[in-house]
Amino acid sequence: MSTPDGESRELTMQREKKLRSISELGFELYPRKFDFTHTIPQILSSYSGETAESLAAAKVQVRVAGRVMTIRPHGKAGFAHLQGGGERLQIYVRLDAVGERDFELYKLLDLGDPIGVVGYLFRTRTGELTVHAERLYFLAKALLPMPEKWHGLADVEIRYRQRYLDLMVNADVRRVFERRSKLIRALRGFLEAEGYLEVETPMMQPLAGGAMARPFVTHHNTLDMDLYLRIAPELYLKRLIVGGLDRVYELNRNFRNEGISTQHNPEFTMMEFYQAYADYQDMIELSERLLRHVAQTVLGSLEFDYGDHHISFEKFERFTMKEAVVRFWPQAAGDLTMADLDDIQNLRQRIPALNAWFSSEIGGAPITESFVNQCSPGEVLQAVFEMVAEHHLIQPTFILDFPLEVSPLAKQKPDDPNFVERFELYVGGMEIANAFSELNDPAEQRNRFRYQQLLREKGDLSAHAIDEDYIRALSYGMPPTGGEGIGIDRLTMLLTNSHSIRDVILFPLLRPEKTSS
RNA sequence: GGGCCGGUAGCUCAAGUGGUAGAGCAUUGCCCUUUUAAGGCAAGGGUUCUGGGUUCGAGUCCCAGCCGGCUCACCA
Repeated sequence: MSTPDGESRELTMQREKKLRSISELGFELYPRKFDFTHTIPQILSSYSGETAESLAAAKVQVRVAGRVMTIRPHGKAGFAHLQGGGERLQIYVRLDAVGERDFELYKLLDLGDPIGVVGYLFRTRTGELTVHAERLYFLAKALLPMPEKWHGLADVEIRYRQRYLDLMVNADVRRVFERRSKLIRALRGFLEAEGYLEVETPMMQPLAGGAMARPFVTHHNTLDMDLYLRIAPELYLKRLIVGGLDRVYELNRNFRNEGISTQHNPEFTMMEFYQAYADYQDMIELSERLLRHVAQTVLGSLEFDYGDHHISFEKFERFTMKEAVVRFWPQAAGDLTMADLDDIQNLRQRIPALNAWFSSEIGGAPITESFVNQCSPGEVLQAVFEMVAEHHLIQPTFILDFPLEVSPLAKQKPDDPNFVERFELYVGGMEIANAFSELNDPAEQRNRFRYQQLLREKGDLSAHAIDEDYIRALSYGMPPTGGEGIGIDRLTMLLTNSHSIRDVILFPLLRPEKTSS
C-alpha cells in the first residue's frame, strides 16, 4: 500500500516522465515558495458577490495556490479546480493568455499537483467565479494517484492510515477536526475565565494511578527502571492542589492498555480539572455551564442531532445510581424497589431474570454467575446499572452516588458510607465525564488502596496500585476539592455527530500495515 | 478473544443453480479556446487476498489462514 506495485507503479512511472518533461520546459521541480495575494477561501468570500460586469470592470489581479482537483482540457484552452483551505476555485487556462510554455505545463498536470496561478478574476458563461490565468507556477508533483473522484475515498482503512487523503477529498472530515480544535479552544477559554491554571504533569509514571485500567509499560535505560504511560493525570493534579494551585487543569493524552472499539482508542484525550474548596455538587454546576458554553461556542446552539436523537443541553437530568436502576429496571425481570437494592442477596437472585431479558431484548453479554458470587455488592450494583440504565441515558444525565468499592479516590457520603460523592455524566448513551468530591483523608486513602491491593492479588489487573508518595502528599493536608475528567474524544463525537472515536482522532491506532514485498 | 459481514482492474462495483471475468471513473494517444461527473474516437490494464481440496471445469462450492469493518466482552 505504501510502496506502489503493479499498475500503480506504472502510473507513478508515467508521472515521473511528466516530471522530467516539466523540468525540460524550464520549471524548477520543487521550488522553495510561492508568494500569494489571496487564499482560495479569501477569494471566494471576497468576490462571490461580484457580478460578471463588476469583475470585468475591476479586473482584480490575484496570485493564488492550491492543489489541482479537476482538469477539463478543451484543445487550446482548459479548466481546472484548485483546492485550498477546504474550498475549491476554478481556473481558466488558454494558450493565447499564458503562452506556449505555461500551456505545455497545464497539459502535463495531474490530479493532485500543487500549483500556483497568477491572473484576474472573471465569471464564466455558466456564472462560476474563475481565475483567468496569465501565468502558471509548478510547485510539486503528485506521483501517486488521488482517490477516485466520484466516490471519493470510502475504504475505511485507507481513510485512517492515510488521513491526508481523507482530508484532501472529504470536506466533512476536515470540518470535524476544525470543530475539534474549536471545541478545545472553547474548553481552555472557559476554564481560563474561571481562574484555572493549565499545567502539564508526567506522562511517564513509576506507578500508573488515578484510574482503574491496565497500563502500557516502558523502560528507562539510564535509570534502569520500568515506567508506565499514564492512565490518568489525577494523582499529580491533586498533588498540585496540595501545593496551593487551587484551580488546575490538564488537557492531554491518557493511555490505557485495553480493548479498541468505536468508543475506545488506546490513547485518548482527557481534560481533568480540580478546584479546591469545592465538592461534587459544585462540579455538577460547573459542568452544566461548561458544556453549554462549548456547545454554544462550537455549534452556536444548545441543541444538536446525534444519530437518530435530538439532544439538548438546556436541561440536565439527575438520578442517583440506585434511582436509575429502579427507574429503568425492565418489567420482564419483575418489580424492583429501592429497598430491594439495599439487600444484596435479593439483588443477586434477580440476576438470572435480568440476564434473560438482556440477552433477548438488548443482545449483550450477561452478568456471569461467578461475577455475581465473587464481587462486592457495589460492583454488582454498578454492573446492573450499566445493563439496565446506560443505554437509556441519551439526554444529558448526571448519575450520582456511586458504590464505595468502585471508587477508591472519592469521599464517602456522610449519611451512607457505602456510597461516595461521585457522578458520571452520560450523553447519547456514552459516559462523557466522571467527577467526585476528592478523598483527602490520608488514612482512609490508605485503607482504600489496601482494598484495591486485595483485588489486585485476586487477579484484577485494573485495580488501583498503592501510591505511598500520594498518601504522603495528602498527609500535608489537601483542602476539600472537587475534581472531574471529561473525555474530549467522546465530547467531540457528540458535537460532530460522529459514531466512532476513530472519526475524531486524526491517526487512530491500527494494526501495523502488512508490508508488501 | 467470541459472533456477523466483507476482500474481483489504480478506485467504486457487476458477474442466476459452477461454464470464455465486465462497466464507469482513472491511465495512454488523437480531436476540441467558457467547461464543470465536459464531450468525441481509439488503446492498454486482472495470479478474482493466500494456500489446500472437490470437479471435465472454481470469482462462485468445501477447509485452513491473512487482512479489514461492525458488534459483544475489558474500559473512558
